[in-house]
Amino acid sequence: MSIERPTNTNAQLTPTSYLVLGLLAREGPSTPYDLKRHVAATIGHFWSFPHALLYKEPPRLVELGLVTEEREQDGRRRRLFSITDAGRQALRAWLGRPARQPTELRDLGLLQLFFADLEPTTARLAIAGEQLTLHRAQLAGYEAGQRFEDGRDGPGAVSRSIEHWRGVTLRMGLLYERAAVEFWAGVATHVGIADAAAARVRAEDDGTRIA
Amino acid sequence: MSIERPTNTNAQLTPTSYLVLGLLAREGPSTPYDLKRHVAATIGHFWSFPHALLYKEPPRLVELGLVTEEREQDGRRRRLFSITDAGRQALRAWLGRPARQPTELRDLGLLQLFFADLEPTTARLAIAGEQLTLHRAQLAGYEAGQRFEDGRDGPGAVSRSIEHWRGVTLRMGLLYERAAVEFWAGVATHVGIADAAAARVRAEDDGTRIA
DNA sequence: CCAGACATGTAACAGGTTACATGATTCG
DNA sequence: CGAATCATGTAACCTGTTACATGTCTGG
Repeated sequence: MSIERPTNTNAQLTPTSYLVLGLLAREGPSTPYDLKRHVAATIGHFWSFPHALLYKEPPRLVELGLVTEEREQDGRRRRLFSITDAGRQALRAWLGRPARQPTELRDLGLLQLFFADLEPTTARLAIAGEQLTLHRAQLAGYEAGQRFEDGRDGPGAVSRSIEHWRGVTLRMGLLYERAAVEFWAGVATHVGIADAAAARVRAEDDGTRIA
Repeated sequence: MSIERPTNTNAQLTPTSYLVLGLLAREGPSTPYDLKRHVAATIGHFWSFPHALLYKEPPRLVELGLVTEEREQDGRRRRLFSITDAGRQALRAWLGRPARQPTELRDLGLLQLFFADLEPTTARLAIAGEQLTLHRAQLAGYEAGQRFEDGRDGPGAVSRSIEHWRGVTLRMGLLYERAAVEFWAGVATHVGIADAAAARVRAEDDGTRIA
């Protein structure tokens, strides 16, 4: 309608935006630090959102009118953000459009493995070993969380919705880490086998050729 | 030693850098399009590298002295990039330092699920259904690839190293997609069950309360 | 020979990352 | 009471994304 385009209305909402909107919608007015804590307890386990982001995103949303800011008056002067009706609307609209993008699985270990066949066996074993250790530790963490969840009764100090998050996090985390452990264990043994086979060949050939 | 710092020597190498270095190391001199093709066939399945990146990264590496550029003389004037010794060295150094960062698993569907409990059951079912469809399709793709790999003899048109990539891609892809399908199937049935239970409660209570 | 797909590239913008900095609490 | 950790924030830089643009081949 109007000739002058409203300054920021055309900006796209990123996953980060929806994360913040969603948290504000369910946890109520929050400081960036609150957001950080909630993220760390749940989705932060497999999708990292550095804290600086969670301090920067809310002001962006304020400009779009999806969030309001309020500053404490006393010493701390912390910023407290709340979702607006427009924000709720944007969130619901997004939830009504199931995402189609495939999962991004960004794994440096995998990238290293891709190129590791240029390297000596020891390097490949080191990579696989490191990844195995990492993923086993993660898996153990999720399993501990699982046991903790199982062995307890009523809701604790956290809100019901956060419990839901935790449940989702645990299940997905468990399944993924199991897959990862299986994968890397396979890699390790394959490399090991190849190594043993190569050693055998070297021994048999007695230096005739380099396998 | 010298007082003036060499312009770019301090720049960090990103995963993208190592991807390019690795590809140039094993596939030899390549055009950005070659890189794009290789990526699409392998790691691109779960870590997207938009083609613009693969056109932009090599020149960056040229400035660092890790890569050299050569332009075709005839009509096309394509840019052909090759890795230098310094580049190879950087790559090997990186491969010698197994990565410790945990996997980033960025999944919009998961993010939506996290907030979907604010929404009516239908919305949650829609999300779970969409994700199930998506992941089943991916899984089918990997399984087809697997069958293809199994049922054939010698090396085809692609290089041996690319076959190695394909193998890694297939195995990790299969394992991850299986986990994802299991996860989303679970979500769908849980939501379905909750839905059925809620319906039952509503029927029994006969409108006394809204469950 | 036209249309569509494949191939090749560039530029602007903005979101995300890294680094810096410092005020409050808690614990020993 | 000092040290370590928690909490809070800002700013610059730069990568990655998005959008635009056009050239070249292939098949019908």
